[in-house]
Amino acid sequence: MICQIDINNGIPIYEQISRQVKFAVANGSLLVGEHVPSVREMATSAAVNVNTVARAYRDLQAQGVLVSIRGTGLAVASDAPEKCRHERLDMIRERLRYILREAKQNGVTAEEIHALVRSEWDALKEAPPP
Amino acid sequence: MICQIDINNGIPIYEQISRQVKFAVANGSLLVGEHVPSVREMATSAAVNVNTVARAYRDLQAQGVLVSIRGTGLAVASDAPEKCRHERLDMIRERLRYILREAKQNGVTAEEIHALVRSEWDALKEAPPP
DNA sequence: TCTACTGTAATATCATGATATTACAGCGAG
DNA sequence: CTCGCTGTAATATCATGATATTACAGTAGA
Repeated sequence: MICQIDINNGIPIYEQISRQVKFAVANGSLLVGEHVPSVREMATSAAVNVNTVARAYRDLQAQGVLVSIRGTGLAVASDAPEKCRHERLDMIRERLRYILREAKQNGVTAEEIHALVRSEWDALKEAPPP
Repeated sequence: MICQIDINNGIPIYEQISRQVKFAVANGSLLVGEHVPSVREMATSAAVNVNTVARAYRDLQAQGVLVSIRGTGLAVASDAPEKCRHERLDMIRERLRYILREAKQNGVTAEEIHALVRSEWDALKEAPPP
């Protein structure tokens, strides 16, 4: 479980971590009961401060994705995969909405958008199989 | 020329203003030589501070979109429409790339993305004709 | 029991974006 | 010339995100 952090995209780091943990739970990279990396380990591997990771984990606990096992760490909650799978498309949809609104308000046509999505999608490297 | 500001989307306000001015130039809402609203007028209509608008206008001058006419205001530069039209799709493309990358890295299929784009696009209210 | 790890918390510090306020020089219309 | 507008700048203040550092309670394993 390694987080890819982009410090230039305006999204708070703790939110990027939170999202990526949710995605990992959704697609099975993190299984129920499995321990998430410790705050210190995650902070080191992501080149980020411990407090920032702790903030992300605190949010994930509040949302019921992680449960605390005192003295041991944080584990994936039993109902987390369902939650995260359900939330997955919604998280993407929300981001998408902003861009599409801006585009449409400024005269971009449906054809242009679909062409744009297709070309950008195809330009992305294939996701490595789990 | 009225700017719609969203203080919750993480994008700096001065950048939102800058983008919307560029879009207005690109689609002909602002013509060459036409004066952009004064910093105070724009600040009032957008419920934003004068300095924030000034920051946006300063950036737009640096990029050659606006030219200063001392004591009168700022006007659209003669070569701005070409610049802005050329930049228009690029600005959208850049935002799009982030989302598509996140989606693809997490197992979202091309079909799901295209369906998502189509449904979200169709759900948006049609842009009013210029 | 001792050690090494866990999460958690408090503290101070910094950068950025945004705000409110004040001030000033240039220009146009009266 | 004067008044009212323009952009521009400096100042102080605030919130947020992030950092570095230190500290503490709880647990597992030797």
